Amino acid sequence: MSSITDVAKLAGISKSTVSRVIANSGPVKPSTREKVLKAIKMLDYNPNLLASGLRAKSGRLIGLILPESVHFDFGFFIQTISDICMQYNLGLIIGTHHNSPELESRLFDDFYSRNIDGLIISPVSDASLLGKRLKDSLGKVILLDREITNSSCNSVSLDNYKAGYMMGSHLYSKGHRNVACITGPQHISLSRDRIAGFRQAFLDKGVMIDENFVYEGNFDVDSSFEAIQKFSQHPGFSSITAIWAQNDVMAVGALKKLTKLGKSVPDDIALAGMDGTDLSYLSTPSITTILQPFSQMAEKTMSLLRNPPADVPVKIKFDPILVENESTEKEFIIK
Amino acid sequence: MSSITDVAKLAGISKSTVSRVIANSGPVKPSTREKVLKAIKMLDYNPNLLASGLRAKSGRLIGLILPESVHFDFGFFIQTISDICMQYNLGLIIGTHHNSPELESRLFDDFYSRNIDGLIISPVSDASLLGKRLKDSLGKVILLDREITNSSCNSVSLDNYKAGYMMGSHLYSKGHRNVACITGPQHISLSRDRIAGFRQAFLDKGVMIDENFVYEGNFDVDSSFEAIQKFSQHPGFSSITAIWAQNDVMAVGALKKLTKLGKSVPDDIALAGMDGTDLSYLSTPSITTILQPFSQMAEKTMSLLRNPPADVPVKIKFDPILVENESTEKEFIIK
DNA sequence: AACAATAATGGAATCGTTATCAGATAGGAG
DNA sequence: CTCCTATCTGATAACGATTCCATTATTGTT
Repeated sequence: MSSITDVAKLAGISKSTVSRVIANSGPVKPSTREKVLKAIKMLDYNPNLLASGLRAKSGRLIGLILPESVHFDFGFFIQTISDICMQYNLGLIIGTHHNSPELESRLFDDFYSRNIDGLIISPVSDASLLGKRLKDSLGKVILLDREITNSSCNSVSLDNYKAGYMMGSHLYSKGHRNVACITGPQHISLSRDRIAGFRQAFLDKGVMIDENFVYEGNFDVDSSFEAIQKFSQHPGFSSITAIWAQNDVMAVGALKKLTKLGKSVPDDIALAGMDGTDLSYLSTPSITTILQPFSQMAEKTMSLLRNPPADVPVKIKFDPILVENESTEKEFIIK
Repeated sequence: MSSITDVAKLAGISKSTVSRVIANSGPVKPSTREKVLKAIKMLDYNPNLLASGLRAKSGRLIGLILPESVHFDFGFFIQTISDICMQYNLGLIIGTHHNSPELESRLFDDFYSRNIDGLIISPVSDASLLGKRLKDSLGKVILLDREITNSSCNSVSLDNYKAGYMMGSHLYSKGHRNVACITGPQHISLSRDRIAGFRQAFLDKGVMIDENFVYEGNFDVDSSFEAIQKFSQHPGFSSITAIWAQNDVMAVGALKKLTKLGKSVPDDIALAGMDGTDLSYLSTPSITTILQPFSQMAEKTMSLLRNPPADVPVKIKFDPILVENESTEKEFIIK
């Protein structure tokens, strides 16, 4: 590892001038610039980002805090954000909090002590301990995907209420009056918003959803197995004609379990998911889902970080897109 | 952002002593320790990692360079590595090179200029430009998942030849003599190793694989569609009784396409995938696959970084695990 | 009570970079 | 030939933490 001093010595010139050449700040005689560039090449010199970051109070670094990274949607966020960071010569430091407020706080502190230039965070839930710390660094923080109720942070997320409403309307229009739902964890506001919208869509048509058929899942396969298991043991199950799982993974899990129980999708029962992942169209039957524009959300997030809005907070909600597939294609007869 | 100087001033004491309290290096009178801790709490002080990293020539940072991050396997690596990093109070900086040697090099340089303590990389391919740079930092680098032919780096990967051989043997034992394969990109050695093992398994039984039925995919769904399309147009297709796709995503894609062509799995044709992802058991029929112990691989990688082996290079190969599912359960009659 | 040994603390240099300021060189005008 | 302005360059002081080294305070020993 050679330093700027090494370069200066080799070029027979001062550090200041070398720095000027690198940053293109201030005038440098062409001939000395040449010498410097040659020395840089010879020594395979790269400026130390810790030193410059310390001086400039900017680590040329974006922090990304997610619940986990194995989930498809988060992988997509990582991908898009990482690509944009690369484009702007920014590093990307990542941490996952597994819904633990303590881990979330540790990550936050660690990131800040690295002089990050921006923080993108999909927070734990309303139980997050970051409240006031987030407030102190408003321009630098964007909440992505998940919201914190009543927070004054900038945020980029899907209109989850609308997503629920769209799905409710869709199922209603297909003739379904007795529906079930496998939700995400209720401590996360997006899960609450989704089911609220779903309920409202039916309510607007005068239909009440039976709360016995609302199951709180955790976005993982196993919880969808449990949900179907529980539903199937309820006497009212035979009248249920549609199930909405709040992500595609749980929808596919539900499909598997329903098939095992001898229920055929979409003939006996309709099924829908959410996210618009490959899973939805790769499964047989293909599953009706709600597409989330993950890439656009990530792009918007980065653009907000790079051009901080004057009047915080900015709350951006993306529109969900309903994708109809085979799993809800059958029209149910309305008695 | 308060600095150690602020803490020192507030505590009415020198920076040196504050530093000693924080790092627990050297003796400090209990009463002064108290004062310091109180000041730290009052100021909400966090040591600046750029400053300490600059001094210590250690950024408390691990670099992770992957081809992409949306793929399931890479998501798993990120997750496990990130968790271990957290455990040891190390940051994790991530970049994806999209199989571009130039991006890969840029990431490498950027990471190094942040004084990373270790680098985990799944390199571009043999076309990687990192050759000598990797050699210069042997103890610090682990190749994960992908190898560079003839490199002298430590590496942790699956025994991909064995995986291919296992799958070949399995299909042979089920009576298959005319098989097809959808491979990964051939510039990546693991794809070559897999198909080589697969070929050899059949060869050892005196069966030659028809090269018309080896298709170079790219691990994405679309390429599996194309593969099946191409296979189906070949006159010999009707005699093919089994297809191995070198990952689960392509296997599920192949399943979808085969179903469309009126071929039933596993009755008309057997199908297998690789990776052991949720996809394999969630699809209908469930798909025979080869399990990769992603978490263990990631754990081993981190443990190698933390306890660098004396005699480099260390090449660790994990054993693949065959998981038999419905998609290959039918025994084909041997004429 | 005097001294040695140890505990506790502060000062200063260092890591590599950049920005400010002052000094040097060159070129042109008078 | 002098003076003045550009153009160019170098020394220095930060950024925040750590680690020697030196100094002072506190014990214990005889």
